[in-house]
Amino acid sequence: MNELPVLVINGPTASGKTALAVAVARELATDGVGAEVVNADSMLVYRGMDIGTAKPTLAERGGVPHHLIDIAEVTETASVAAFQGLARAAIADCRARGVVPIVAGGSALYMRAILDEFEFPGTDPAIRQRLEGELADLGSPALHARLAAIAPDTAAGILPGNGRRIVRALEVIELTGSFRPVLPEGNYAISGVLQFGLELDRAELDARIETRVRRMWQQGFVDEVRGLLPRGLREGRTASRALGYRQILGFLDGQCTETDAQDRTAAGTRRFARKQLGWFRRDPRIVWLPAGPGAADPMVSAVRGRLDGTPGETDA
RNA sequence: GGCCAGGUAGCUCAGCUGGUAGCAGCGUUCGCCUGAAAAGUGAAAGGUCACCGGUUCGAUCCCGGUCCUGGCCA
Repeated sequence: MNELPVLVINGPTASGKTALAVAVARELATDGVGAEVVNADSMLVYRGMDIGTAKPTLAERGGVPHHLIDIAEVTETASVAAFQGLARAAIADCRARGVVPIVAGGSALYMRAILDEFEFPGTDPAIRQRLEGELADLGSPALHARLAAIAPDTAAGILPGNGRRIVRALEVIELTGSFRPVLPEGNYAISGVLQFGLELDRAELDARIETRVRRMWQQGFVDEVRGLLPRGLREGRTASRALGYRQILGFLDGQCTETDAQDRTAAGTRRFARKQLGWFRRDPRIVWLPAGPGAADPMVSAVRGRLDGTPGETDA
């Protein structure tokens, strides 16, 4: 059976995922194969966060439909679990319509949650809030000690300084009685996945990040952030922490100069790119291609191979 | 030209009038990660202490000289 494949593009920020996704979609269109992009980036979901997230403009999307962009207000807290459901639904919807979904984005955990067997226990805002209050009052070592008392094995896997994970563990235990957070081995939860990764030289990646950040400033990044203040950016739990936005908020609060904010944004983005690479590098299912327009060809032929029923060159 | 303050990790610096330096910040590298993930966290690697000579059992720290940097006075 020629099941529609799911094309996945991984890669660090500024590696050209977005442009590549559109290029591949348009190339497939010449075969009469429809393709649409499913975003897997945690920050592109926010309406109004355009410049700083390098969100593709309508022109850049080149007529290719994009899913899961601009679906939330900056005051809403992003969540992997919620995104997982939305993305899987979008993928299923594409395939149901005979369209190849191209999942592109740099949020590695989101990507894993979408593609792999990955189930999230529930959450309870009240419990969460209470535990976070205790974290603030007592400090993470105290909560870690409490966790160790009720669930030694779970506590052993979490460092005492990591308040976030400790709170979540306590929350889930309170909710369900136990919690064993272990990243999945890597079993696809959906069929037909073809994963690609864009690789490029570190120095070049850093240079791209540098120019990209500078361009964001030229395009009015600071004004974008100012404009989001009345919409509640500061109160947005996740949105206010986005790279660049957080630094600019600090500048607007007088904590640093605008130049500092820009430098810190670039530095933070570099660090982020390295974290992303760490995630991708550990996934052996990713087929690596040199970043650039040339990366489109192998991806397109892999899809053609699947559609023809002939073995694609990526089935390794 | 004179005076003063400096030259210690890739960068910014710390270093009790001598026993071959700091759990320092930033950066770099590597790792962890299940409802905030552009988040949160841990670890490691980096130094001929400007150069030459002297004093001393021993000098980053004391003395002399050289070079360089910043400031002040001419």
